[in-house]
Amino acid sequence: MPATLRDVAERAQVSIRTVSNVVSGYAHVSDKMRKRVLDAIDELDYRPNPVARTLRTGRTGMLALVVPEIDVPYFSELARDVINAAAEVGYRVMIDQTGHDHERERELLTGGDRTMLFDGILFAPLVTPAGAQPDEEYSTPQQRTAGFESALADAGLAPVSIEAAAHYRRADGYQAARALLERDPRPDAIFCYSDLLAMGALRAVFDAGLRVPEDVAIIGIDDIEEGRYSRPSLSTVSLDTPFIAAGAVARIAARIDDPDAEAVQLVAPHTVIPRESTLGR
Amino acid sequence: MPATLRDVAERAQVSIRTVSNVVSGYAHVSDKMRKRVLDAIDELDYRPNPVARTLRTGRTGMLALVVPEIDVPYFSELARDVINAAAEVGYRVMIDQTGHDHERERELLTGGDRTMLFDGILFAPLVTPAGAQPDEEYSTPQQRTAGFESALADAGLAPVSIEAAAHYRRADGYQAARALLERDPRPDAIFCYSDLLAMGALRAVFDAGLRVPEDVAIIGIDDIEEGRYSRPSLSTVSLDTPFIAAGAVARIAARIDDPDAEAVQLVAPHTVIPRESTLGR
DNA sequence: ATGAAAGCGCTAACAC
DNA sequence: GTGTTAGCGCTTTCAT
Repeated sequence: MPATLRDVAERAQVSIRTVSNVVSGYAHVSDKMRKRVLDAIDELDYRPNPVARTLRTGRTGMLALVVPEIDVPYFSELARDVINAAAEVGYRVMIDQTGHDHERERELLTGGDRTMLFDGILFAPLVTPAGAQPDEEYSTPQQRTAGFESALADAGLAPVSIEAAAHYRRADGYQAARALLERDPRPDAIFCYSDLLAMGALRAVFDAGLRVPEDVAIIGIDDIEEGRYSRPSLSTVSLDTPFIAAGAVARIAARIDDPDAEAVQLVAPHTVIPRESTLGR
Repeated sequence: MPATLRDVAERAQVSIRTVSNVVSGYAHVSDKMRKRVLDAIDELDYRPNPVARTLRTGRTGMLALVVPEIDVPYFSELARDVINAAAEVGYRVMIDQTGHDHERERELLTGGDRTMLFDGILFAPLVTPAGAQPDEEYSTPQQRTAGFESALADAGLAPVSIEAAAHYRRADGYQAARALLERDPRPDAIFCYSDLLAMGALRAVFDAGLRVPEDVAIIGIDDIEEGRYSRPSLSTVSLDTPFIAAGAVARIAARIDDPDAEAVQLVAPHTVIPRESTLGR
């Protein structure tokens, strides 16, 4: 049986209120009282019950981070940064995996099962604008396609048709790249919407008996650690995930404190990082 | 303002008790009553407050999963499986990163800050027997060393001295492999205690101008997805993480329900998977 | 089968 | 500066 506030109060011969004040670092408490309380806390090994506190205050101190799959490197690296950023400002993070289930995402957003557990929900969708982002144009693949096409145009290159990957894992990149390599003419380069797809594409090119970058150059997006060690190392567009994580956490913390805080759109720093997979191109 | 049990009771013209019974799927409730309650719940969009429920029952329905770093593939793959296995039996999972901080691990184990939040804690230490496992012999590296040495002996090969990696990431494998390659005589093969170390070692061998497996063969442990796509693909010892996850969750669920349930030691299925990185050896 | 009421541990409004 | 107390939303014992 863990000690309660009441136990501490009795032991220290003070009121429950005073103990609460000390514990919460609140208000004005005389040094004498504070010491008495602190000693009692120590002796009883008292620890505040976060559940009771939550029931009272309405704050759980928890954020949910919604990702498709935690074992996709981009998301696990992001999760690492989010957990750290949240810890900095006193929040803990629970990870929700939606898999490929759009319905699950919408449900989480519209209240779902135990929303009350969280003070806020952080969404990191990849393929799913339908839930969080009613406006399709803001979806990740849409934006990347737009950027790709405008860059092609700027370079005076003909637009090419895109090969859609089924999902976003290595196997999907592998399949899509295979299809691409069978085209006539065969592409000189493959731009993948994520590094993980690129890792699959790399392997597909080798399995087809071709070389990267000599026969086919490859570039991805995300700058996951895996791409720095692959052979060839993967050229990519680096996204500043610590920035994204810290920014998202700061914003949601602000909106929790003030529900009327205005929405903000942030653009994360990003740079092209040329590596071996596009060398000489 | 979300609706409470009381709101539903009023609306349905029944007692709070009856509503609770219906919500918890409990006891005997007449069909007439049940329908009335269900309708009211629907109209008010009532959802049970998990925090209040927890305060009453002492159960949070949450498990903590403690890992060194979530963005290490073995741990993110394990986390995926643990989250799924836990969901199956009605638990949610919170991920705690300890980094390289042994103190943090011990603290979590001995009560730490908000232990009461969790019904149970799942520990997945890699380098840290000190916290969870007072008996050094059970630590992962110790066991792997023992297995390695006994296998060498069985094969009639001379024992070799080991190169300790600083931690467990690619960069650490890279460094350790570099040191190994400078030895005289140079090793014919490198056995890495994890696939991630092996990924770094692979790259180190290439950067030294050597070939895998022709000059140096490499094998890891874990069977992370990355190793199935690397070039060469990585030979490894596959661990059944879904088995581990399901087993751990089942055990902890059992001990939550019955604190006197005996401790159990499980050995997860594991198989050597030969791939390109040891081909012909 | 249903109702009334106590109380989980805490915070904060209200007294003094 | 400190004490008293109501009540957060729920489960559950005790009546009926």
